[in-house]
Amino acid sequence: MKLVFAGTPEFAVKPLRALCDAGFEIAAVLTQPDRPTGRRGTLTPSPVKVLATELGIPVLQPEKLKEDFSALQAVGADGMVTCAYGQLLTQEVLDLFPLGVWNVHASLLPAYRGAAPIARAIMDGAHETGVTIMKTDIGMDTGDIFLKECVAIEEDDTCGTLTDKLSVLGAKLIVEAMKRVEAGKVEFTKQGEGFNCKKVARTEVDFSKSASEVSRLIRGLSPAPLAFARIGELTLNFYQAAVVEGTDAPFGTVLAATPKKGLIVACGEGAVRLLEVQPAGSKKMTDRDFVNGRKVSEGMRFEPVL
RNA sequence: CGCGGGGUGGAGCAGCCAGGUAGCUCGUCGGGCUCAUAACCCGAAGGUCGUAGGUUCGAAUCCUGCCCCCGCAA
Repeated sequence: MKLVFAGTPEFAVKPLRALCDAGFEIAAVLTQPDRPTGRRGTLTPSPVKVLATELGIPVLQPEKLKEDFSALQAVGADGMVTCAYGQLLTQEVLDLFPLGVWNVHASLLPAYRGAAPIARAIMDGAHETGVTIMKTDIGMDTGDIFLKECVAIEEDDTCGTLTDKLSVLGAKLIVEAMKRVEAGKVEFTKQGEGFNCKKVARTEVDFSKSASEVSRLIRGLSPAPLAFARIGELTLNFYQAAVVEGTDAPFGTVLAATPKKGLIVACGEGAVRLLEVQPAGSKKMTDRDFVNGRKVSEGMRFEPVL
């Protein structure tokens, strides 16, 4: 069975590697074009392209697949696996593969269809999420479900850590799925009513919300695009936070800022300890280290921009 | 030429503007106190101040070049 793998971000790397390790023939990899990134705008290949190159697999990077799929067609593959590729497929493209197109999605479909399922699940306070393997159709993650498995969301999970876990699970499931496809043993379940989730963006923390919401926002947006807040002249990005016991101090107030206790801030309900922060211009550091530099002290307040 | 911050013992910072013995907090190690401790007290180790030049009697500090790290924006 000759396959094409379509994927772009880090999440798709392990599934691609797993398929190769399992002995599937990956005839080509389809991924988004290199994008300018960083301060110098250097053209950077996607994580999937990096791995494909390392494995010596030919890479296709059409700007618009629906207008430019001749190269994909020329590969003459039997099936395709998609995993956070980043472009919607048209019926013409789906029809290129006699054994179908299979998608690895990082949620328990039909929940969290679309752009940022992992971040959204954390931000919503879900207790579990998972990976679904489905037959790709024209809609946005609406195809028939083939395999599905859960993963618990822990109190200290960030989008980064959870992506790692789901990526491992996705790798396992897609290998199992493709083996069954090869053997012709496939059974589907129709998706029920579901919902889409939107892309996430860099967001300023609103400390008037509950500590739980603040913590979830921070963890859901970490390690990118990050939640941030301002105190005095400083802008801080947050990478990790935990709910701790609060006081009746107004939200945004720094309740503690010592190397022993860390950086604790009052929320509308409860308080959060901001475990990992990054002041603008500096590297990421623990709250203990940050607080040790004495740029914030107890009683100061995080103020929203007016 | 997109805007901006920064490189000082292992870590986070101060010192620089107004050159003159390298400072603070944390950590580490040793000792003390304590039933005990991540608490407290005492002490110690640890730094060619990113790098190459220049100015000077003297440079972390002033001038110039270079390297590296990072935030925003794209």
